[in-house]
Amino acid sequence: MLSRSSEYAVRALSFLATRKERSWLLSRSIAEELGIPPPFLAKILQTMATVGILSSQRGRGGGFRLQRDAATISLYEIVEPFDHLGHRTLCILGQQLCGEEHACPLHFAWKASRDTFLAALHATSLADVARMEFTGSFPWNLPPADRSDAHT
Amino acid sequence: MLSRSSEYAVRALSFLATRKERSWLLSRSIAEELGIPPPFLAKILQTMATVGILSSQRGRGGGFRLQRDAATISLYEIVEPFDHLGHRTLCILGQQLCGEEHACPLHFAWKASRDTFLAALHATSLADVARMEFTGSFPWNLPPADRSDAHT
DNA sequence: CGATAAACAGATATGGAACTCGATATATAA
DNA sequence: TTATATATCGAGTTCCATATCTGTTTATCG
Repeated sequence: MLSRSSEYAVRALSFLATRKERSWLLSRSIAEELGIPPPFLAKILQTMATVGILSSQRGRGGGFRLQRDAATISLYEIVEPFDHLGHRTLCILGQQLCGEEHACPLHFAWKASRDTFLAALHATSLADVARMEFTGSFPWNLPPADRSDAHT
Repeated sequence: MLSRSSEYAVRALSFLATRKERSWLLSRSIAEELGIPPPFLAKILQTMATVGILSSQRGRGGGFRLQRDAATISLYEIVEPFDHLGHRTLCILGQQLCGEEHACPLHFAWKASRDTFLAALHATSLADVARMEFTGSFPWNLPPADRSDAHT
């Protein structure tokens, strides 16, 4: 559902968000800290910079830092440049004529599934992810408790 | 979410289900009818045969046909040999310690999304998909009507 | 000014899924 | 029994996301 790039982006930005100081962090050091291939992360952070989520500073003493407060950055915003979840409306069965009118048997279930996930991406901020490292659970995110056995 | 193989499998089996007669259908003719790469579909049908969904017959006049009634075959059963949706419980953010105890911020939303989709795969039979080609919508599958604007 | 440290940019390799090909086995038909 | 039509099997090829490499710019420091 999410590409490797998105996964790395969320983890790296989360790491940046835990560093309260407004200092520049090196791409390489973040990569080594989190076990992400350094050159690959460099590209990802670059993308985040062009999109306006990160600021970057070249030269000695430079690096990356968040451009805005972590609470104002949604996961959807981070993920969108890599996977384009918002624009994909293709039928999961590959049917040509699949839409609200002529729907395939999985259309609405698939749409509901996607919407659930996309809504969560919108509702979750980078600050939420960063906070996770300390608490581990969230009031708005407790298990529904009746879905656990839906398909096992 | 679903691999190309699964998509082709569902379409091909659906096609087989619409042919009421218990005659053998050629892999190649199905592929050409549905616009699927013929050798690739051959492999897929083969897998469906070893799993017990299709019967196969070699030699002149041979081909493939459904081994059971289409109403008794769930989409989950078709898809499982290709993508192994039932066994994947990995964290979508790649966190090591992500489970019911120490959950990442997306854990339960992701689980709910997956469960919605998996439940639909279980609940939908091949006969439902085949019937789609004529009707186009299903009573149990109507749009929730309030989810449509969840994230747009 | 030169040396160094960093982001930046583009080309190149890798791995796995998607797809193809050629040879073989097995059935029917004449 | 021979020819032909079909599934079956294993190896090869292509393609794309992932990952790496090489060099270029831009800033700071001595």
